[in-house]
Amino acid sequence: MLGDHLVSAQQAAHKWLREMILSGELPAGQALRQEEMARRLGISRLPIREALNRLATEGLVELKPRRGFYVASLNIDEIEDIFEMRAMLEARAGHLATERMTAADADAVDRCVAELDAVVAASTNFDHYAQLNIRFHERLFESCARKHLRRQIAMLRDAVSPLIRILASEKGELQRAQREHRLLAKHFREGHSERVAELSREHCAYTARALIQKLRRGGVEEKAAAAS
Amino acid sequence: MLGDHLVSAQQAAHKWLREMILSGELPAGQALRQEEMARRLGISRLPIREALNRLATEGLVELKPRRGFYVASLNIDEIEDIFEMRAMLEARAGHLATERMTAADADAVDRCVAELDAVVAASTNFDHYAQLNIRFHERLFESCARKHLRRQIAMLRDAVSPLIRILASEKGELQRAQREHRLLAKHFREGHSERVAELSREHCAYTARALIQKLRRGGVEEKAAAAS
DNA sequence: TATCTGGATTTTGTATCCAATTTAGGATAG
DNA sequence: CTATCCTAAATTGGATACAAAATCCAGATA
Repeated sequence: MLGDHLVSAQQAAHKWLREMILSGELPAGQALRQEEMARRLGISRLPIREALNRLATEGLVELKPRRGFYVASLNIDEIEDIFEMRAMLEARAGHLATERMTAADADAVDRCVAELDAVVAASTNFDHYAQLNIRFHERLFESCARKHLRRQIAMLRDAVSPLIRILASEKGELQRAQREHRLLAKHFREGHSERVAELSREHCAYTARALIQKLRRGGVEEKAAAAS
Repeated sequence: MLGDHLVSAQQAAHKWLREMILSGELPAGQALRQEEMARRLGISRLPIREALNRLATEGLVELKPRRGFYVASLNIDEIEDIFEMRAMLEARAGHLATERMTAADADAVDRCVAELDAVVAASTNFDHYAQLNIRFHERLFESCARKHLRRQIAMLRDAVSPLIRILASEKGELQRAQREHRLLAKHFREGHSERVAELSREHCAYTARALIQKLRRGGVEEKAAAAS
């Protein structure tokens, strides 16, 4: 039915839908017809519904009672709202992670930066960059040892994830981000927790500013390809 | 079947389970049997399952695959984790709310404080106090006009809500909290946004400290009454 | 021609039923 | 008497079936 060997249908549905939304393949506002998705995944509507319910509390889709589920769409105020939370939480996670990090953690973070360097230089597809970018930040925060803090950060990141793609065309943005990643890794290794916190905060703030600027300029042009 | 006139069975199940967990009637670690809950609410297992899935992403229950759902339990590190996030987010919400508040908002907040005063003085049941306490904070943050920030705060509050009951017996804690509420309302009215932010942060921090202290002292004695 | 209305169709929400997996208890052997 | 294995009950996960609500479209009417 899907690559769901041994995992539950609900997990498969959740993963599939989440990726379709995060990648922007399902555009904001898109209606999510249960029957159609069930057919496409070769499962019944039930696991689809359960996955949709989970995605609704995660903020990726919205439920209009008796109307169905729709891909969540954010206005500019909501984007600022979410990025500001990310800035606060990631600053704290960066601070704690730096205080508690070991040499192995610093090595792992450096490896992530190196991988990102390669991708940015090669200028391959954005999906790969986005994936490594997430891995870098998750690895950076891993040593903070705060399960719930990391979970909240991940949820907030997911909520704005489809939008990040808008910055993909801006070559300068990627290079700016990469400079900040290198700086973060450096101060992380050296244990400058305050500096890592501040850089994490600024990293979010810059991204938010660039994103909102581009959105205001270009209006609503993020019409990605429809479901299929 | 329940007081679910006109609302969906799933919503009713979610509300019922949520309240059972938040009030501590269902103790941490309690297994949640779908069949039994369905019988008790007079509905089928399906809306129960969907409600449980939502509660799982909200962090109130945990899902062990093929084993069922269990009321989430938090260790002391996780409690600190969550209260620290609350402190950050509520400080920010308090700051923004104070900047944007109107006279009507200040009046509403004052009314909440008055209601709380009455309950603390009368020393009626804790449930009523807890309910008004939540209303006070939600009203205080309402004018911040940040949908997602308020939603995150609410989710984090819910996650630690069953524990707050532990402090109910401490008469001093309630009075201390009430002093802070009055101070918050005063500075809110006067537009001292920095002071409101700081007080919100401290309000969380004090509560967390008192809670953890009591937990460390008393060990694990929060065995509330079982399901029924 | 535009608008309102009424039924047909689609889609959601729920109930019942079935399969697969886990857990518990008992019987048997060491 | 204890440990292990096997069977049976309980419980979850999923599929199909059905009812209620919402949408859509055609036709009638002003």
